[in-house]
Formats: sequence, structure tokens, C-alpha cells
Amino acid sequence: MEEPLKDDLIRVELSEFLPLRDVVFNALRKAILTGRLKPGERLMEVHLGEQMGVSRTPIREAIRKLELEGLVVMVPRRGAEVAGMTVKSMQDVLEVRRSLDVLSVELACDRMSETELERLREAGNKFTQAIKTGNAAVMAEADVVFHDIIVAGTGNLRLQQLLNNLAEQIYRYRFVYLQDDIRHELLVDEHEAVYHGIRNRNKIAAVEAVRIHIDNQEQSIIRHIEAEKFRTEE
Amino acid sequence: MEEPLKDDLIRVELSEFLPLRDVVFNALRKAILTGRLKPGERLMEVHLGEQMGVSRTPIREAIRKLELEGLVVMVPRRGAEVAGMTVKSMQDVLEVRRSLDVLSVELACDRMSETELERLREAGNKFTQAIKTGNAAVMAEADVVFHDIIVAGTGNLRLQQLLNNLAEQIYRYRFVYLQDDIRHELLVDEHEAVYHGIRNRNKIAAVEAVRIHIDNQEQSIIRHIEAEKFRTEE
DNA sequence: AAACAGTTAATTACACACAATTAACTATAT
DNA sequence: ATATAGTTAATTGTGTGTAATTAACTGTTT
Repeated sequence: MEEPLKDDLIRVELSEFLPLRDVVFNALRKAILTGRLKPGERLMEVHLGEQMGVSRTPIREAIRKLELEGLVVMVPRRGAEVAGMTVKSMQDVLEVRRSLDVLSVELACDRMSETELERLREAGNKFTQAIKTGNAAVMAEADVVFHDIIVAGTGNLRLQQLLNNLAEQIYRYRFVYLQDDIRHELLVDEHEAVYHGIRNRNKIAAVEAVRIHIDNQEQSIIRHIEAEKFRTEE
Repeated sequence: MEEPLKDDLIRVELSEFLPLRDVVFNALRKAILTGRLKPGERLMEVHLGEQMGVSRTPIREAIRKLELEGLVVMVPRRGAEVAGMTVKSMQDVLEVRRSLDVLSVELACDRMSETELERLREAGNKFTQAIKTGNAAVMAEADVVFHDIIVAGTGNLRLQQLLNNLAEQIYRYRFVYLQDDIRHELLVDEHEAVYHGIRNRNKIAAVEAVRIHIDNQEQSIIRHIEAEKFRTEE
């Protein structure tokens, strides 16, 4: 008898050739970051297992990893639920991320090769084009590529790992702030400033540009969260 | 028939009232950080299960968390092994940690209350006394307390979580650098400088003191790793 | 009517079993 | 003698079963 896959809230990407636990891990993480699984929602093993067509074991192991990433919280003997999103926790994340982003552009100024700088320039151009499309998904993707090149340019694997994780936490809010039209033009300018700072290996300028970039993101996200709060408060 | 518990390399602390997976997680983490489990050593599920008297399930879940923490690496279809310790990876960790320690001291300057500052002063005094004992374990503990007070003073939970994790990575090297006798007097001075910087809410001075502190640690650890390399190279 | 106790349903925590894959060892052929 | 193929042992990956604990609901008593 065919399982009719009741709802495809959580789609299993079978294209990947990974252990099931990692497939589940990626699927659940994505569902949380994009908001398909909402804060406070319980993650029940049998239910998720039926939905994704796997047994409870890979589900449990995936939840262990989400637990350490801070995306779910464990209630003893009740299981996992999606961690909440508050202004405070977002500010905490951004406070750390700002510091590590500053570190990464400093290191990038010192260490990026000419070919890496060239790739960064191209990524900057692509981001400018992406902004013109007005499509939030395209913009988000181009933004990620731009920042990934910088972080990779530091040559510090641990920094890459941590910043990827922190950036992901922010993605939970990003789908929101990228719709802030008035920010689009500014975003292009900010990226330009970061690029030129690194290009000229001018740490002071590059750091300042990154600081402004993150600060603006923070303000934009806070504005949207507050607005969201008004909408959902009864 | 009684299992005679072949070797107690990994002792299960049954005092704690935690899920078995967390007991296992803590036990394995401690074993890795203190060097009882050596880099490259394989973590085999049945073997560990027999040793600790639990089934494979809690072992597996603990390994998932160690995996995300970076203490073990997964080899597909071969299982987990203890992650290596190289000068490069240690420098990567310290590069990040330096940046976050600077951040935490800056935030502490702004946010620590008078009572917290008082507790920091006491912790500083205790550290000075600990140094006089010459006992590495006592010193390490006092050092942790001192730094924990500063990090707690930032009020940033995410920062606390990350710095705890990074500090733990360094503990793998710490058992080594704390035996560096000539550093002991300097350590006291360095802590004093950090304390006074925060006490006077003087960010510039506090940050400079922390930078020096971390840089010295890094040099000390590198010296010892290089020395270790000579010893074990045949 | 409200509160408390008892019972039931649901869910995790843990253990165990089986299948699949890898690695090592042996035997045979060139 | 060496290389290759076949076989076996060992270990992970995944699925399932069982006990224990929690939460909710119902019935009874004050």
C-alpha cells in the first residue's frame, strides 16, 4: 500500500547521497529556518517519521544535532520543540556575528589572493543584478555567495563553520528583511564599500563598511519583527 | 556473569540525573578533551557500549553531538574517530576566540554590575592563590571561573555558548600549557590587567590586556605542540 | 460547582535485531 | 612472487519492540 505522503511540508530531498540522518537533519533545519516549522511547534518522532518515510532512529539523531545548533530545545520526557525567535536572541546572534564578520574582512584583507578578489568582484556584480530582479530568493542567494567568498578567503575553517551557522540563524529573519524595498539600493552600496575596502587591502575602510552593513540589517530586522508583533498580537 | 569493566578509561558518572545520551556525551567529551581518547582513535559503538554498560543508541546520539561540536569526524561507513589536533586548527580556534574574547570584554565594560565586578575581583584573587599552589588542575579551574564571570557579564547567551565551546576546544591543549612554569607569574599580571580594565570601564585597556593574554597562550601552546612533535616523531 | 484522584492514551528513552557495506585475509592464477 | 578475485568477519545504518513517564480526561467526593 502506497503511503500517500499526507502533506509535503517537509520534503525529503532524495537526490542527495547522504546518510538518512543527514537528509533528515537538512530537511528539518530548512523547515525551521524558512518558518515552515514554527517556534514552539513540537517535533514528534513517529509523526515526522511517517511524513518523511523513515524510521524514528534517523529522526532522533537529526534532532540531537539540531539541539546542539540551538534550533530546537529539548523538554525532558516530552521531546523536542522548535526554539523561539525573540528580538533579544536575534540581537545576541547579531552581536556575535558582527564581531566575526569584522574579523573575517580583516583576515580577508591580509590573505585573499588576486584570483579570489576577482571572484569577489564578480559576485558583487551578480548581487547588483540580483537586486534589480526584485526576487527575494535570488537576492538572498547572491548575498550568500558574496559573503561566502569573503569567509573562504580567510582560510580559517573554524571561522567558516561558525559564521555559516550564525548566518543560518539569521536566515530565520532574512525572508523578512529582504522585502524591505527601500533597503535594496543601500545594500548594493554597502557591498560595493566592502569590496573596495578588501580590494585595496584597507582594513579600516573594510571593517567600517561591514559594521554599517550589519547594523543596517539589524535595524531592518528589528523593525519587521516589531511590525510582525503588532500583526499577531490580539 | 559480571562484566568486570575491562578498563575504566571512560568512567560513567552515574551521580547525574540526566538522559543516558547526555551522560555518554559528557563522558566522551571529557575523555577527548583530557586526551584519554587520542586523535585518530576510532569510536566503535559496541565497544563503547560494553565499556559503559549502555546500548548503542545513546552512544550514537552522543556521537552526533560530538560531530557537530567538531570533536569527532565521521568517516562514511566506518564511523567516528577523534578529530586531530594540529597547530593550524588550534590557530584557527584561537583566532576566533581572540575576537570573541575581545567582544566579551568590551560588552563587560559596558554592562557588568557592581556586584558582578566584585565577584570578578574575588575570582582574580582566587586565581592568584591557585597559581601559588602550582597544581595545574586547580589553576585551570580558577582560570575558567574568572573567564566565566566576564562572559556571563555580557548578558549575551549565544556568546556564552560559543565561547564555552571554543574554550573547550582549547582545553585539549591546556593541560599542556599550564605546566609552563615560567608563565605563571605573567598569568597573574595578565588577569590583573584585564580586571582593572573592566573595573575602570576602560575598553581600550581591557581589550589590549585580553589580546596580550590570548597571544601569550597561543605562543605557549605552539611551543608545547612543537616540543611534543619532536618527542613522538621517530 | 470545584478540586482531587485515578485511569488511560500518547510519547519518549532505551535496547535489540537485521541488513548492507566495507575491509581484510586467503587462495588461485599468471 | 605478485596481483587479483572471492570469501568472511566486523561495523555501521536503519528499523522495530518494550518499558516508563508524562499529560490529559473522567469520575467521584466535598
